[in-house]
Amino acid sequence: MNQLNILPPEPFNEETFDQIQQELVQRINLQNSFNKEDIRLVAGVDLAYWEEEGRTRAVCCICVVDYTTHEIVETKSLQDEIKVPYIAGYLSFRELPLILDTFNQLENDPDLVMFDGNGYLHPRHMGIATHASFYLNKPTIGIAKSYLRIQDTDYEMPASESGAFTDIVIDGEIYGRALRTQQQVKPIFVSCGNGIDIDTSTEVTLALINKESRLPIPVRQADLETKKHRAARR
DNA sequence: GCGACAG
DNA sequence: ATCTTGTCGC
Repeated sequence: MNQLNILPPEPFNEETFDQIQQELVQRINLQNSFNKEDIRLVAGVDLAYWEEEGRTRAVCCICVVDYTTHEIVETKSLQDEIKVPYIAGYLSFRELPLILDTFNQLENDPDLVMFDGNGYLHPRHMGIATHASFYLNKPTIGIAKSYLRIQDTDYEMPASESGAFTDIVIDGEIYGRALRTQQQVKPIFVSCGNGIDIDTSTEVTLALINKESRLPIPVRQADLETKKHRAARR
């Protein structure tokens, strides 16, 4: 039902996708729409896929974590068939319908949402974290495990200590950061989703890191949950 | 034809 | 994202 609001009429192609995003990109807010002291619950979102009877299915898991104690407050999962193909640069159209339906199942109201993928660090500043924010009406952060090269711009490797980062600057603008969350472990790519600035995005991400992973706890937890559900699917 | 390509 | 063997490390 949410898909009717997020997806353009078929057939799906880059032109119709672009038309929707060009409207939203003008509304991006790269400043905090909240007070840092008020952050209590942070949600992490991830999906896992598989093939079933020639169809692509996926499960979306959202984990809500207490920002200060890191306790897992809630986990919700929902699965469905995925009909939108993956097109690099248009990930949000493929994953948002299921994400929005899953989000509506939450009993808690997170203050912030973290995504597995980019936000502002995107050729059109419309990575999934940014795009999703307009439907969730929540500040969002993009967390990508690999680098999406934009305009032939490579990133500078940050120093090997945890907390070290390098800005990814294109045309004098900070698109995102390569952030080292664990010493001697490859960096992750953090960017603003919407309603948050890059320094706060970095700060929140680092505050949710533990020894178990280079990914912040909400996203890591959602990733684990998603694979658990796929293994037990049916 | 070849390389790129978040998830 | 998923597939997939071995291998190194706690």
